[in-house]
Amino acid sequence: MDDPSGSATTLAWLWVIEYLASFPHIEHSILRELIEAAPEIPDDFGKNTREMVALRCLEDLFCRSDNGVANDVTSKELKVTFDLSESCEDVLQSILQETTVSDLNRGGPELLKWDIHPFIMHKRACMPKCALEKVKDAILEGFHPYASLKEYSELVNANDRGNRITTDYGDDGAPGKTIHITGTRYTPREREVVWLVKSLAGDHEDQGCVDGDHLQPQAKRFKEDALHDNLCVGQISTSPAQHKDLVEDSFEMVVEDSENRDFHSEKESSQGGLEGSRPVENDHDEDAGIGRHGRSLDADNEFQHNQHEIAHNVNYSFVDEINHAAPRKSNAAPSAGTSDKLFINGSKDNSDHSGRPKPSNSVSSNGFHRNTDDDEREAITNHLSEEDESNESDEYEHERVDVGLKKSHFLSSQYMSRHDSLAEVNWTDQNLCVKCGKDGQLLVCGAGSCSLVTHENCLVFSPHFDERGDFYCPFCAYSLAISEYLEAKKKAYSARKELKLFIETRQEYQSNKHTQRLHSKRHGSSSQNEDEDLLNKFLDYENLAGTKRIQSNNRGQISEEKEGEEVVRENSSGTELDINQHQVSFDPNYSDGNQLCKEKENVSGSQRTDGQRRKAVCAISSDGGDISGDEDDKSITTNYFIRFRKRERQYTPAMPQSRRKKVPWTAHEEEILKEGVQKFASDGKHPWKDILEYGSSVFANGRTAIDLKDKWRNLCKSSPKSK
DNA sequence: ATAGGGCTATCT
DNA sequence: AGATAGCCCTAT
Repeated sequence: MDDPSGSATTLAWLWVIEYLASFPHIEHSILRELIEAAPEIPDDFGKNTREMVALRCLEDLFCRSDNGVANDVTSKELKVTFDLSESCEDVLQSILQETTVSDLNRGGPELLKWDIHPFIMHKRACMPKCALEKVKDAILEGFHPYASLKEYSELVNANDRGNRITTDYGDDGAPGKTIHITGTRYTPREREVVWLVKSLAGDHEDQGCVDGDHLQPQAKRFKEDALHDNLCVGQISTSPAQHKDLVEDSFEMVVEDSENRDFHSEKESSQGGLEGSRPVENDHDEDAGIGRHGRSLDADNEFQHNQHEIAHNVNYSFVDEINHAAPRKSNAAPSAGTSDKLFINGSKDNSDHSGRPKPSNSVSSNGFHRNTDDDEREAITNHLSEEDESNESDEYEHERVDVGLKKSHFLSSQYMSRHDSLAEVNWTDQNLCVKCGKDGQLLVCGAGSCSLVTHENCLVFSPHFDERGDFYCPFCAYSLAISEYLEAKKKAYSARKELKLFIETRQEYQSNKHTQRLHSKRHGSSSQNEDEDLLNKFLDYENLAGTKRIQSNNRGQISEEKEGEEVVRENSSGTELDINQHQVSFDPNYSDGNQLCKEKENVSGSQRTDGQRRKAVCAISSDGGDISGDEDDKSITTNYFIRFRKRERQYTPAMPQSRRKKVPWTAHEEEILKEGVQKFASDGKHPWKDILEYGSSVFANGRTAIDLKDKWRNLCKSSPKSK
């Protein structure tokens, strides 16, 4: 698909802003953020939107329940009234010119002189239906080309809820009627709106506008915007011709049939969208009439343009839907027929699946909630070194949006490419494959709100089914995969932070202890350093694990513990790293306890054998007492340990090595060693490698030729005669 | 690969 | 603190 025109993009913003402004309970801050986030909007755009926003400004200024102004109609004779035929923009402008900002913000007495309330009531009652609502109506009506969007906009079951809310707070403005943006009193449809807005507005927290006073700074801000030629009320015009917003009207043409049916009282409105008039005087390029009945084939170009535009501007519904494309396992009661591949017949009398339950909120991981969670976590762990997780997540968030866009583009292009008559084609309703447009045995996407229908054969790859056997269309499957990926990533990230916190906390706890120890011990390894090193090693391990874990093993050694196998890996620089080393090192039964408290702790026998930790060595020691003494071959320990060698500690002191765990020699090993020496040694030379091979069945795993040599040396020390 | 010195954890 | 076993390092 080609790029959406700039006007289409702008139009999307205008629609959203207008739509949200029509809800009294949508907080002003949301609108403001939205307006700020919106692209530059030409002055001749968005007349209806500006009108709606201006009305909201007026309502916020004068209908607030907490300033008492709204209900104060007692001194009407002293007040300035307004001509009901004036636009909200004009009125707002007039008020702003005569009232100080501070007074407005305070809801002060200056406001009392305006008898704006009847005007607001009138405007609210006469405000034309928003463009978005018209889209919705058109879709719901089903006679419009855009009716094919019905499935994807989740409007099927929402037609009695999405209608614009007329103001009902003029008389009491009871706070209880306010639905807070972060509250729980949303209908699913409203949640969509909230999500939409939050997405568009970047989910910023609005400073200073979250509680009871929020309207005042907002009103101030907005008013200032208005005074500075902002898109909202910047362009005041009273000419009837200018009342027709060119772009918006282009849509009005599109949905005029819908309006004619739905708009009863609105038609009497003398300003705003002029729904009742035929939009023939537009001079924009979107202005061709596309009425359901009146559309001619030669208007097809215009139709397609609008179709395209609609597709773009309803994309966010798709995106939302895509974001909800998740298994219904979480909340949906298994309904009959959903437990397996859902095939539908091509017969047109069986198209009721369009109204099948579409569980909403089946996914908790939309951007809105995730961001909140992340923020909280950030607040808790902001002292940790930051990991740039958000970037990648954002990338996939965007990717998810892209999925929605791609899907909508795909659908609209499919529609257009096959649209050869006036008949409204809705593949879902008519059980036609979205790919080939034919009927037959079709797969219906089982994602929450998606009803994409296609042949199995029309899928390039084999269809994707979830564990319940529900089919997932490629769009939803991809979106679902992204969701799962983000969830897993979030989980890993969280766990990592917790681990880091855990380690750092422990470090603090023991730092004092080890400060003492540092002074009493000779120079050299510091346990605190060891802890840091362990942490570093762990983090390095994560890096290794995240990229490439397989490394060359220069020594070809493989150690094996009785409990399981542990493989020694050595990287190209000669550094041996045992992946499992890290895990063990962070086991409190291992290094933690022993290493940090060993000075006065009694190490039990089992600890000695099983729990002997491998110490990270800084190895600057110069105090090397020589070794001499007797042999002690009585050890029967058969536990073997892993290697952790690092030969470049001189260069990277932050990552010192660990020593292997001591593996006492068994009597049997010694015997074999002696045998091997007798067998292979000649003229003072000891082919330890051969001896190792000779006794490989007996020698402990991990034993090296050097170990044999060392052991033999010890044996010779203890009984020189045997040499 | 081997030899030998050195280091360190652990035991006494 | 000394002794010791096992591991490490380096020179050859």
